[in-house]
Amino acid sequence: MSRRGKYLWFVLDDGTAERALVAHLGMSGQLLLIDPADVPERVRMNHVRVTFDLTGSRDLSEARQLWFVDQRTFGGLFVDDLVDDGAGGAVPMSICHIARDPLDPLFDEARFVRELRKRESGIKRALLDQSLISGVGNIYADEALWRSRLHFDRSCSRLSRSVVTGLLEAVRDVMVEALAEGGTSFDDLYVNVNGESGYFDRSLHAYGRAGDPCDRCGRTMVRESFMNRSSFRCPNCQRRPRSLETGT
DNA sequence: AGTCGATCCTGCAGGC
DNA sequence: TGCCTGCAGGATCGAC
Repeated sequence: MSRRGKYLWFVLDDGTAERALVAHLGMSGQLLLIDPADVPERVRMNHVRVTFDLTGSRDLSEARQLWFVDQRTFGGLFVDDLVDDGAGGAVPMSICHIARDPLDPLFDEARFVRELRKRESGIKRALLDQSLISGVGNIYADEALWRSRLHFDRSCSRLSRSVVTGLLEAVRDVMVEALAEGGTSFDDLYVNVNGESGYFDRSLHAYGRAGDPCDRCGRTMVRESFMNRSSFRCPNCQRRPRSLETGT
């Protein structure tokens, strides 16, 4: 199995290895290893979209299956042609625009810093742009911004090289810590392939903490609407950029 | 070309 | 009790 950002794929063994089965979990998608004779109670059958027989066995008591389960159907499965990724590997054609994630040894840090600083948009929009950097979603973006003391609407083009580098380091720290704790689970929708929850939600400093004191300075954290979703920040540590302030 | 807001979906929580 | 509204958010699309 291979991965690029939030996409993962299985090369189809048809003798040519030119095509892959690509999956994206979206918001609520799950890939689960299931014994069909013993389906966990939490799996809602009306959310089961695709099942794969992994053994080929006709004996259901021995069968292990890979299930693609998705409540909100933001995820998906599709077959795609593989193309050269420019580094001796292959990547599905439809996701070749997705950048590598910052933990990937081949992540091009210089390119990320250069391209980000050309953007006229706010910094959080850039962090969520998978063609610049992949693997960062709303939660990890908020966490990295909190650690870097940056407001989500700070203009990319006005950030110094060192600030961007520091932010990238914060993104990496968040990802490494989240992985070590098994990811972020709020409920049964967020589990690994064996149905197990992660514990990173207990380590969040920003996301979902509106009304709570900032872990750094004690000021009350706030929630704001951003890109039709939520942004959480400390109004003291992560000041609104002057150019966006109203009034004086 | 770059930027931005709207949109898709379902289940659940909260208000009245 | 039950209806209604808002919210969760990755990625894409059309508008400007």
